[in-house]
Amino acid sequence: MGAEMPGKKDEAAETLARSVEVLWGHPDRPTRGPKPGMSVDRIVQAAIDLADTEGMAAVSMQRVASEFGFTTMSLYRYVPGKSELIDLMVDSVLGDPPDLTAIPGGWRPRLAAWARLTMDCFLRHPWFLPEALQRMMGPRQISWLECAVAALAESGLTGEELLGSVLIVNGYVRSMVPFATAPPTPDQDRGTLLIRLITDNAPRYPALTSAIADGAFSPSQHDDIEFGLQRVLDGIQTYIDSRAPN
Amino acid sequence: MGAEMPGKKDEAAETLARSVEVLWGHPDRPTRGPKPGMSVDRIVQAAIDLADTEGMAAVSMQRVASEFGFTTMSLYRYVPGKSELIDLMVDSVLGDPPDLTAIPGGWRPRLAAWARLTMDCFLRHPWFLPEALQRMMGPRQISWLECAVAALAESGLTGEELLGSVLIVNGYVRSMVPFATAPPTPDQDRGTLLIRLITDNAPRYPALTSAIADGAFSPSQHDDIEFGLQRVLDGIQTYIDSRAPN
DNA sequence: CTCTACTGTTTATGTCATACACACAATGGT
DNA sequence: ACCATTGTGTGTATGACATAAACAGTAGAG
Repeated sequence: MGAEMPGKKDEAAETLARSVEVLWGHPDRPTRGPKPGMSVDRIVQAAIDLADTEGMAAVSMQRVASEFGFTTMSLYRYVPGKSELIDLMVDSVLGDPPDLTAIPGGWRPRLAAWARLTMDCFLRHPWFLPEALQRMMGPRQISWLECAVAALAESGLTGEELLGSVLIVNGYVRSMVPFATAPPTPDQDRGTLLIRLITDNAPRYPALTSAIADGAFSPSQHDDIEFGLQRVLDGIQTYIDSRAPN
Repeated sequence: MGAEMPGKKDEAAETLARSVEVLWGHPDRPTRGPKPGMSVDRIVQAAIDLADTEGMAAVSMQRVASEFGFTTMSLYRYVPGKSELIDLMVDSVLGDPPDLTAIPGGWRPRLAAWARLTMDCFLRHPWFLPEALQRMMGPRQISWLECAVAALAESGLTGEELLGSVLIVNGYVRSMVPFATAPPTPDQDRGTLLIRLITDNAPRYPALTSAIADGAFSPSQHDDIEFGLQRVLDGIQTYIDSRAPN
């Protein structure tokens, strides 16, 4: 025993290995053969543009290839498969992390800026979050994490606490995305619909109904992460103060 | 003008309307015709079981139908399409919300319990979060929100603040999911792999590397949401205290 | 100059969601 | 008791998709 069920496990491990290779490997360019007509970067960028404008559902190998006037199968000369292409999209769309050290005032305004920039990215690319959730973190994603941890490092927290705190901020931003749908998206106003569904079922949702009557889900909150962000930073602040009370 | 691009918009609106109908509509059972051999509930449950054991990728109409020994197309007598089936899976898997009023000690332990229960659900059903992200909230999901808002209502915050605070907690839990992979899943240990990738590139990630050396990403943190949860609750506490300082 | 590694293409396969039309069943109004 | 209506499960068909396999041309290395 110990070698049961090899098919499933090996397959998963191979998939993971391929993702790691694509995300972290350094391809040495071949010298033989014809010059490539595309490049991984241009393919990934085309796929990102497509996802941004027409949604992730429109991103098929055929569609991306046709964006270059090439055949579907030509893409497989650059990328092992669709899943790895999405891996690259996810990591690439983040771009390089911001330079938080340029922001004065210590960790708090820096982390706040980081949160706002992250939110901007989530809103600009609505497909990012659901895809990223089930995927390996790529080099750029880790770079963003790095720069947040570095910003908070001056607080003197332990490594575990640093990371935990950054994840709190990141988690908060993530949770606000569904409620902060970008205004240009005339999304049949899901928010309004949600409010109507709740108030139509007021007996079932008394606390929510009265919260709504009291201003919850108001448009002012929609595109504003400030309230919760300051609460989250307060929590971290409180902890830092309790560790070094003098 | 004003009626341009009708195709896209109408389609989206119809899709949304169908989701709302499936999630919130009360089907009145027909009296004519043969007795149904399945039921929406049993179909949804079978799909959930499938997703839990073999992953969301295994959930196809054919596979779900074959679970009952029926043909693919028979499912369409019960559910308009696959997307709506997933809508139902997402809302159904949550089950009924807990009774937080049974927990003594005020809003803080209640909200903490809510967070832990939410985390349990996310870990038991890894497919839930990515699917839920892009979908309409269903009645049960709103019930969970309701019960958290109700738990915090005693704090005297405004409706907007109540909702914002609950979303902070929810967001934190969501963000911890990727790092708290359930132990029974021998996931080729993505966490270990991640650590290795970071430390292998230490010059690029100095702050993370030293945080790891200092204990970050340690197994003890993996299945533990307590540190961050208490920080988040501290932040809310601080705000509540500042509103009613006496 | 020719071998070889590489590029883009053609063709084929299997899976999937889903439209459509059929055969049969139960029921309610007659 | 009949039969039109309304459902149910099925068989067949279509079109999108990912991806495997084999092939034809191309350009640098020896």
